[in-house]
Amino acid sequence: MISMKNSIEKLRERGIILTHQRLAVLRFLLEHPHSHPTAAEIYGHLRQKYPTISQATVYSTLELLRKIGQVRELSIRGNQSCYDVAEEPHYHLFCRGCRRVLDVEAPCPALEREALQGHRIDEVELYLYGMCSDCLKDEGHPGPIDSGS
Amino acid sequence: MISMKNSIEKLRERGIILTHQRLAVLRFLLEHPHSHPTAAEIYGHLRQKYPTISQATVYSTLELLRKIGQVRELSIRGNQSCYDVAEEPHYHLFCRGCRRVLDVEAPCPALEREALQGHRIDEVELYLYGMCSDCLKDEGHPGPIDSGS
DNA sequence: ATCGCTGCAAATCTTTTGCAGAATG
DNA sequence: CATTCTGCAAAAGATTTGCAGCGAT
Repeated sequence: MISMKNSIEKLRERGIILTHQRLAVLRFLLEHPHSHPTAAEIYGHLRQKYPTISQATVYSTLELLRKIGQVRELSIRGNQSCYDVAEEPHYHLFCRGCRRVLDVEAPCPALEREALQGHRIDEVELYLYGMCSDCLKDEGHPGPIDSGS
Repeated sequence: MISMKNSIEKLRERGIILTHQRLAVLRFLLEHPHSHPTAAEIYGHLRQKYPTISQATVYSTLELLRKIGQVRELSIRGNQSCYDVAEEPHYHLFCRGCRRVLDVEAPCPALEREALQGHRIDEVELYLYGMCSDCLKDEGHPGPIDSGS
């Protein structure tokens, strides 16, 4: 379990200056561990408390946190990245009904291997697409959204 | 193994008009099965034979082929989609050395499950990041490119 | 006080859109 | 011949950049 304290520690170790903006982004992600916000959503929320923060700062902070491994960037939505604090390994499901990104538990320990067919594997991203249990209950009803394929 | 004939058949079944442009995109993907080209690369190549083709047409054709399951869209490069004919299931490795996308064999049959923790799984995308066997040989040499994380 | 960070707005890059004309079945 | 598709250019949307001023250590 990653805490604010832990994260700050890690930033310090790397000699990264602790600014209000960086701490705010980090705190937001830690306080909303399952929301998988996009950069725009993070910016939108933080702007309420920090009216002068810019989206460029949000983007660069997310990139910084990603580089030091505190944050994971998910391309599961295709056109827009969303973010996750990098807790224990877990994978993600994009529900085509409610368009949320949900956490699911690692279904395949074999993915933890470090080599595969002579290649070195540093990182694994697994994206699942389907319908979450909540939306399955409502199937046939008003309107799960079409999403191609 | 998908052939041009097969693919054309599938387009016909769906009542899709066979245009030169669509056939050209399809043929290009079938003739370069491991190149994982981006839309821009496909456009660039096709423009040589079909100087009037537009990128909008390439994009819409790829989207069309994706919808009917003839083509797979990969978000493994993050900022740019690349494409693959949808042969038997296999997964992809992005090599941070040579920046190519390579095919790897499915490392985990468990991913083929259709349900997981109450959610319905329709599609699985697995992206691996690391260093391909070719680049591993050259490690320590001139310059594998940094790519964060 | 120094050096790196932030904010702003504009740039960039990929992908999408609207519409007139062309090609398909 | 009716529809659907294509090409063009411009729009849209996400992310990045350049630079002047601010702020952390």
